[in-house]
Amino acid sequence: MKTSLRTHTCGELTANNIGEKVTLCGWIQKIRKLGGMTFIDLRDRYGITQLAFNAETNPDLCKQIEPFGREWVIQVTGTVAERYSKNKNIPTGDIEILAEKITVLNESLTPPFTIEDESDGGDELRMKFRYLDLRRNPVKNNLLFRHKLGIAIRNYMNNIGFVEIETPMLVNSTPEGARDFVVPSRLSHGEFYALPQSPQTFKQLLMVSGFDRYFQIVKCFRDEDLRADRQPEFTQIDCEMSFITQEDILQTFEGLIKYIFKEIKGIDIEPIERITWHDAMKYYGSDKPDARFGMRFVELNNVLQHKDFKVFNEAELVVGIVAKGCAHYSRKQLDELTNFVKRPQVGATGLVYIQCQEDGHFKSSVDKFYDQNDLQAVAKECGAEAGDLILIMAGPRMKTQTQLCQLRLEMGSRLGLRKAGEYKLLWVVDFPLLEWDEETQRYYAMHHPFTAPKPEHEAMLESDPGHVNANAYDLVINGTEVGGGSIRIHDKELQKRMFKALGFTEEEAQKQFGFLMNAFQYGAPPHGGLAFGFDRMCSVLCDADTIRDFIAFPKNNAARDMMLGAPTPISDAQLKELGLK
RNA sequence: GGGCCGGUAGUUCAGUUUGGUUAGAAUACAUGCCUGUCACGCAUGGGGUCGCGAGUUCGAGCCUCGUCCGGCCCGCCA
Repeated sequence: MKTSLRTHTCGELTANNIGEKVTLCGWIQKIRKLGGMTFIDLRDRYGITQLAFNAETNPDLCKQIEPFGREWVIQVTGTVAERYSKNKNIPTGDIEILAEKITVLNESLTPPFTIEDESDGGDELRMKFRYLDLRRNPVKNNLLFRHKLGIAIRNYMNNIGFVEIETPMLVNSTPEGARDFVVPSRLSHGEFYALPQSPQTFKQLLMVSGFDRYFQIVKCFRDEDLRADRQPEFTQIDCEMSFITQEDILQTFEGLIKYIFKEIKGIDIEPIERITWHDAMKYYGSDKPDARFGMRFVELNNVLQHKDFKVFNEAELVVGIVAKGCAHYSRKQLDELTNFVKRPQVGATGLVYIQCQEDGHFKSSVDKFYDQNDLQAVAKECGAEAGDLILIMAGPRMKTQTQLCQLRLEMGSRLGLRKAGEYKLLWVVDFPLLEWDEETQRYYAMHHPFTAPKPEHEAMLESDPGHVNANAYDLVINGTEVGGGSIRIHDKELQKRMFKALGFTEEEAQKQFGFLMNAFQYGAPPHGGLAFGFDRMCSVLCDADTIRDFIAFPKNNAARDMMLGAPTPISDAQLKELGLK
C-alpha cells in the first residue's frame, strides 16, 4: 500500500520488519500517557500499530504530541522496534514504531461516540454520524463482506456466461405492485418518471434481444413502509435466462448459492430441498418457512370436531404443533404464550394446550370437553410423547395458519432451535399464479403479471383463475425470502389473457405494457429468471437482524437519511421549473 | 392507518411503580501526577431546556392530555 505519503499500512508490520524505517498514516485511536512514556494507537482500515514516544530521548516530539486528540489524522516516520511487552491480541502486537517525525494531516473534533468495536453510541447517533460509525470494525467488516460477496457473485456469473448489463433508473410508473418513487420531468411538465421497482421488463426485453444469460447487481426502489429487513432503496442480483425450463433455473442458481456458501462461509451445503407452496402453507403456515427445526403443523379437524366444543366445531381449521419437552410449562408460561398470540400483531382469539405428562396423564385447557381418550388420540395424531406440550389454534384456514406460524417461530426461538450459523435452504415452488383481493374484488398477480401459468393449468386461466399454479419459485434461507423468480410469458396472446384475468382492459394493457407485448411479436424466446435480495443475502449469511448493517448509508424507519436530513423541501424556483407550482 | 417500547450530562443508562432539600453512575472530555501501557492507573474538575407544549398540584424528571423524534411489529411490500 505504499504511496507518496506512507510506506506501509497500520496492519501489516510484524517482527519481520524490525529495524526498518517506515512512514505510516492514520487516525489516532487512543493516547496513553504514562509520564515519561507516551503510546499512541494509530488506526487505519487495515489495523492498529502502536507508536512509542520517550520523553527522555525525544523531548521535542513529546512536546509536539501534547495537544493531540482522538481521531486526529497524522503521518509518522520512525523505526520498527520489538516491544518490551507484547500484545498478543493484535497482529502487529510484537512491534511498535519509535517515532522520529510527526506531521499533523488534520485535526479532529472529539467524536460524539467512541470509535470502538463496542461503541458507547446509540443507533440514532451512529446513523447521524455514519461516516464515523463506518470507522468501527463491525460496520467496516460488514461492508467488506458485502464487497467480497459481490465479487464472488460476479466471478461465478461471468464464468458461466452471464453478461452484466445496466438498465435505466428513470422509467415509467405502473399501478401494479409496490408504490413507485416518482421524479418530476422538467422538460415535460405534469409528467413523471418512476424509479424502477426492479428491472423486470428490461431484462425480458434483453432476452428478446438475444442476451440469453443476463445479470445485474442493481439498485431497486419501492415506496413502502420499512422494516428491519426492508429499505426503500435496496440491491438485487437480477438474473434472466433464455431457452430454459424451471429446472434449468433452479439448477443454475443452486450452483451459485452452493458456490457462495463454499467461497464466503466455507460451508458445503446439502442439495436444496424443494417444497410446494401448498405444503409450505400446510406444514409451516408460511410461504417462507424456517426449516431449521420441525414442529410441523398437524391438522386436527377429524380428531377434535366430534365433541361439543363450539370453538373447534365451528372452525374451518383446527391445527396444532408439538413443543418437545415442554409439558412442564407453568401456568404463567402458558399464559405468556396465550398473550403472545392474542397481541394485536398476531390477533388470535385464544390458545388451547395439552400437556402430555410423564405419568401418561393428559392435562389440557379443554378438559371440560375432551376426556383422556380424546386427548390421547390428539397426542397420537401429533406424534407427541410423554413430556411434550401440544399447542392448538383454530379459526379460518389462512388466518389460523399465519397465527400458528408466528407461535411456531416464537417456540422455536424459546427452545433455541433457530441456531445462528446453521443454514437450512429451501426452494418453495408451485406458487399460485393469482391472488384474490377482497377489497378491490379482483385478482392480483402473486408474483408479477409476466409470470407464466403452469402449461397444464393454462386452460383454467378464464374458467378457474384462482386454482392456476405458476412456474414461480422462491429461495428461502432460515425463514427469510432471499430470492424469487419465475418462468415468464413470452407469447403475446397469453400475456393478453393474463392482463385480462387481472382486470385490465385491452387499452390499459396496451398503454402500460404495449412495449413488451409488441416486443413479443418479434421473436421472443422462452425465458425466465429470478432475483436475489443482495442486502438480505448479506444479513442472512452473517446472522444479522437487519440489512441496515450492510448498507453504507441506510435510511431510518421513516425512510429518512438521518445524516443528510433527506427528504427536504426544494426551493420555489425549482418547483416552478418542474411545473409543480 | 394501527399496536408495543424508548427519549434524563458529549455518550450509554439508573431514577418514574409510591410527586417532596442541591437529579446520580459509568464512560467520554479537561487539568495534574505517573517510563512499558495496550479497557493503563491515581487525583481533581467542568458538564443537565429531564424531547417539546399544555394541564393537575402548595410542589412535576416522576401523574394526565397533546405533540415531535427514534426503534420493533401488523397492515402494506407484484
